[in-house]
Amino acid sequence: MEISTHQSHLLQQLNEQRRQDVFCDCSILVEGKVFKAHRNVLFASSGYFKMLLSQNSKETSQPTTATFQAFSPDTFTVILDFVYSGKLSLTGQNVIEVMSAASFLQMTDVISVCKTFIKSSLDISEKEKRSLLHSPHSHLSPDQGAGVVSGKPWGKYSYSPASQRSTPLPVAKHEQRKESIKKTKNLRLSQPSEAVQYKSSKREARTSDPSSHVSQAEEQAQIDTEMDSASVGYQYGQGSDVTSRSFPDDLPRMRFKCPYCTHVVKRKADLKRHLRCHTGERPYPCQACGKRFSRLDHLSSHFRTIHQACKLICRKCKRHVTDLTGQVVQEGTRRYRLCNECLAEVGIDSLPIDLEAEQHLMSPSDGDKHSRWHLSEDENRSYVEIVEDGSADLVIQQVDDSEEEEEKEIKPNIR
DNA sequence: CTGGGGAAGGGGCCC
DNA sequence: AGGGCCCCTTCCCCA
Repeated sequence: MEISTHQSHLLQQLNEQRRQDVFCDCSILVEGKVFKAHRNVLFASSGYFKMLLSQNSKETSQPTTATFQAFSPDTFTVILDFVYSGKLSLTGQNVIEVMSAASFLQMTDVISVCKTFIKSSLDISEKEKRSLLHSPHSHLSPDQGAGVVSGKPWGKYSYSPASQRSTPLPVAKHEQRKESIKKTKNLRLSQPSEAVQYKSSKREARTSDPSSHVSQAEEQAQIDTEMDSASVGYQYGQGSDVTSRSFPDDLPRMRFKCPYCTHVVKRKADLKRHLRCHTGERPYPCQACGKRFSRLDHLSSHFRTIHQACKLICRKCKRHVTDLTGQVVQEGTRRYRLCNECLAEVGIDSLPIDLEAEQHLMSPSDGDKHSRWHLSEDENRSYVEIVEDGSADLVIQQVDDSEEEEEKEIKPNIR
């Protein structure tokens, strides 16, 4: 005969004991805040504690002290409350850090819950985004849409799961590069990185990119695999501080561990930025060519290089050019400089582009709020529609016409 | 096949 | 926290 309430009752009792500091034989110090707990409970809940306490099991007569600097007291409160209640208090604000801490502590069930939380948040974000974008009155740029999806802490987090992919989604780096450069190459969707072993974090990031064409199940398996390996990678200080009744506190001063790979960063903002390489989120579209970037500075760099012809180098002969010795040539959305000699060679009459006059129109630093590209209102709208409906085709076509026609004939833009 | 160059992208870190 | 810069690596194309 089994009494179903026994387990929950037992847990409640243990939680009460913890709150009243009864039989607590373990102190966990997190950034100066002391948490009392029971070794047995910690041992049963966390792979990390299991490992440490098993090494420390001979010294049961004395209380154990653990020191952590890898997460905040608030985060550990959430973790510990879960351990003693089975309830995980997740919010959009704390989920990253809780997941990071859970990964550190090797609590796979917590990690799973966090992942589900994140995914569902992203699903909601994406649905809201799509509904906004497909609104007949919506002329928002894709990113304006994403920005509006909020009210939720994850509103900005606009990763689109593969199953919902109809908007232009980030393709894996390999694919993106290939496709964006040459449209003539057939659009094979196989993933070059599929066969790649996880040699580096960068490669891991790429292979675990949800935007790849790996099925979701495979993707999940991949993530789980990485998660496991990440846990293994975090067995800090085995056998040293442990034997002196303290958990290792010789961790690097880094505080945020990526739940998807072994990468650890010092700042939450850096982790947020890093996570985009896993989620495939690319919130910064180039207004000129539609290519999307995960970071504003990358967009800025791209824009300066590709669309503003900032480099004072002749693209043909590689010589240094100035406004006097060369001119800017526009080819599709791409701009570059040619020296006067090369211009004459390719048979282009002098058709300079007044870059300075256009600078104010195209400053990438304005983000998505303003159209930086010199499109008329109608052109702008059609651009947005194309981007929303779909797909990387736009990127391919636009970038392509510059690359492909380059060999044939350079057509300067008349402005 | 190989090396050079362009472009993209990731991390660290300063402001 | 976000923006931006610098540095580095990786990938791809091309000569």
